[in-house]
Amino acid sequence: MATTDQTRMAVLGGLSIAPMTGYALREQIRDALGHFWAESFGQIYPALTALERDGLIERQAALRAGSSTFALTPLGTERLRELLAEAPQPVKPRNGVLLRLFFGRQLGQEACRKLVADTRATAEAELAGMCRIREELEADTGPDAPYILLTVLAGEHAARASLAWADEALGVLDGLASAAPPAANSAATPAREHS
Amino acid sequence: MATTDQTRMAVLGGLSIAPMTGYALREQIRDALGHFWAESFGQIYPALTALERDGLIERQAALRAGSSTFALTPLGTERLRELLAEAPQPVKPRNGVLLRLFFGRQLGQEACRKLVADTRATAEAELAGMCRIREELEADTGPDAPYILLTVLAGEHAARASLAWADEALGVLDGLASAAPPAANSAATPAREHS
DNA sequence: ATGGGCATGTAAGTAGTTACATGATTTA
DNA sequence: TAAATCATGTAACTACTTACATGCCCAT
Repeated sequence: MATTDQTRMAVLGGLSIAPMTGYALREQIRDALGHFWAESFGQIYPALTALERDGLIERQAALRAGSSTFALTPLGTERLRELLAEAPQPVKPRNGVLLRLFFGRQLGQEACRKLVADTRATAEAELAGMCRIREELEADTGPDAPYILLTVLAGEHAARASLAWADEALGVLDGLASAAPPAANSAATPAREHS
Repeated sequence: MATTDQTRMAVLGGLSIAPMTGYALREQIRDALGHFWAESFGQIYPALTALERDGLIERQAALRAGSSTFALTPLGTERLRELLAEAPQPVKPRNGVLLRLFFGRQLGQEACRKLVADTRATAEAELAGMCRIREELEADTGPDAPYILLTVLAGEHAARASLAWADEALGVLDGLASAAPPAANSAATPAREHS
């Protein structure tokens, strides 16, 4: 199997909003799902090929030579609902900022402050983006709009949490006696556990 | 290169807290970094082998036959600091719950409620866990404790945001006229954009 | 003496990214 | 007519997971 069920779900789902080309689908996934989902370019086309082969999607009239618009077949809609009903697979988290802060003693206080400040700035931009999308969405009376709203609200809450955390974290860092990182040979001295 | 810089950073970092065996390292990564970082079993041992070969870590006295405790060398501490100072690589998000809610019209209102309720329950457990770890950490006067606290605070803020979002989301779902998911052949009818 | 937890490793397979290659259509 | 954008696809590579294989040591 060249593509995974997860990718197929995203592709079928995208086409359930509206029929479109692979190129447009990629943009929709980037723009509309981008804050909680990613599909790389090299996965979308193989997925389309496989889904068409299985009769879950079909090509509609070509808008121009060499391109085609894909739409769900009834079988594809059925399969999408099956996939959506499956339990979400837990994702492996990999937060590079928190990893660096965890070992912040080695990184040094100032670099930690910078990491937190950068995270705060990113969250501020993210929050602004979410609020803008939400306004657009509130004018949208389509059947998908309330569900899409749920994902935007999640983005807003996450961004606000990130801001609040960053402010608290900067406070903690301010409270530390400013000390240089330990000398290399003292790195492993205090053999302590933190359960 | 069998292992990545990210894995090496986590392994070197773990050994900067205290020297330990590969097995213990794996448990530390799961228990202490688990809420924001994951390393699979099959990556830790190859990483240890490579790091030892490069002189960044060394085996200390064996606690028992067939096992050995690894500790950072000065070179390893230096390398860890270099790695920590590199910019965190942005991670590709894959939130299966939000993906399903985005296509919630196909999934159906009730199944969406259940997804949100499950997320809420998970967040509640997560929050309780973070608070417990924080209490332990507040009794810890070691040099790593304040930095570790930052990551725990992040977990707390994220969990609280998840709770607040879930409550708001349940309210939105309650506000929807209860309707069955659309028939399969109407799936693509309203060709609407929501950019 | 045996079952469970500690400990180390490998091999096969899956998943995902990146870079490349190609060409059509539109706009300036 | 050149540049930008739309559009489709593949091949090579990197990263990661899972399952398996092995054996030590301690408690019952």
